[in-house]
Amino acid sequence: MSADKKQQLKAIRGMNDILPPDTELWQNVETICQQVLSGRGYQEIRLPIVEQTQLFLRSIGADTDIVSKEMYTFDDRNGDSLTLRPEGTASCARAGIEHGMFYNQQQRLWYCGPMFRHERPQKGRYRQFHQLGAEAYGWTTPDIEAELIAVVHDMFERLGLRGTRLQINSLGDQQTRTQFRDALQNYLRPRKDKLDEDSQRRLESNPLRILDSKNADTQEILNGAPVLSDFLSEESSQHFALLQEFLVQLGIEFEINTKLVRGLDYYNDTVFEWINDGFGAQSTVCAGGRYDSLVEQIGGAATPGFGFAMGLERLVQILQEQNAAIAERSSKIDVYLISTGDAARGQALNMQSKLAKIGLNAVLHCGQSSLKNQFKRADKQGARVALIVGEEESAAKTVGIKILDRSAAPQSQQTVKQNDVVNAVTNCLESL
RNA sequence: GUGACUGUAGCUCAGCUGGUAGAGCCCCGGAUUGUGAUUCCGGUGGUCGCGGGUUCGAACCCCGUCAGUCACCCCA
Repeated sequence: MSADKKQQLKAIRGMNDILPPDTELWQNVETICQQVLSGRGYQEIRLPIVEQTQLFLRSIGADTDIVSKEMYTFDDRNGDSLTLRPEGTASCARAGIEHGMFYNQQQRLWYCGPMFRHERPQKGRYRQFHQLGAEAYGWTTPDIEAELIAVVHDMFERLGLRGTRLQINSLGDQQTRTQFRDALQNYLRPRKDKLDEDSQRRLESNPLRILDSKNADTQEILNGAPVLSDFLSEESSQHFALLQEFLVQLGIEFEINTKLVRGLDYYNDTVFEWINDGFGAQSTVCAGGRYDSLVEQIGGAATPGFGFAMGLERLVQILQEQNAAIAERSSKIDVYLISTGDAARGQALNMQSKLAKIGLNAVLHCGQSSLKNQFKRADKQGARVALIVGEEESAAKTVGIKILDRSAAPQSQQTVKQNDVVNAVTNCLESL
């Protein structure tokens, strides 16, 4: 024993364990989302968590905060610069290029998994967090955009999520953004000293992001600023109008937020965001948009793309706060097996196998415990039926079946042969 | 990266102006020598986040550090 106290090993800051019973909710959420996606022809793609740093530098944009100060970047043993992925779209596009998936083809893909960003943790924002995203490659038309927005809409509906608003905007094409950027800078430069500190800094580096500043004074100044929609080309305007028409036909409500921009450089034309008010500062649950230049930017043939990413921690937390039906514990133990002595325990193990095989949730009491204690555990865990193999039953190859439901009659224990346990238990559960 | 608040048993928390720790829940045992809710009795469990300092004496005061929460920033 060393005199030094052993330091307690703890999880890395901002990287959380997800424990039962929460894992059950996570599974339910993921299952529902995946069903919605495959119902519309989207296929899963599984991507590595580590990529060459270069991929993110070229895709997300070197000037963005994500790249400049939030990435987990390190050299591996070969001296290559690697990065824990901060988002999924770049990897997805990379994989598509690498495997020729965009060559004369269109793709509907989805992915799900952990992402990493070195930010200060707070509600709805962690250093390891999970995103479920979908990407559609090879379509330039707004029909695919409406389809993907409908996918998210369906997910929220089936999850029982309440209070989400959809905001949409069009950033226009590259030329539009350049023109608008100039106009915005020309408007803001004379008013620079009235802007908040962060916005002053971004005036030259990333002026579009000033638009969604939370500073009240800055927003005041922006009221008189040029509006992006006035700069849209005829083509972009028509594209955006058609998307709106589709959404109306789908019965999906939306608001146009002309100040909605994205933090990643690769977006153009349509962008959208689902917001859940009342969840605090990190209210965006899902966001996405069109990125027609990304694939080319990272070395593929020009391929249009449209996609979204959903923050699962945020989604799960909101569902819990809203007491959504899906957040209620649903897993229920059907049978709890109680036994005394090794011979009886062996027989109980056998019966457990049989019951599990037909799809029942059968839990075996392991370890030395009094019968009383075993019953207590059965009750505490909400088991519907207890199976009892004591010494008498063990010798006679029988088993006691007792309904634990409190509304059941007190004298509800019966004894059957162990060989008939499956039928007896099935009948018993059906009668409840 | 910045700020505010917080950090006592597995969980939720109490602990008066400094006098070396307490409740409820949980868990275990008993009242009921083969039977679960309830009730009653008993028990396990903490170097008070960590490290320094002040003091005869620190959970309490001071400094540092780490972590959590929320907000800014950023973003899903």
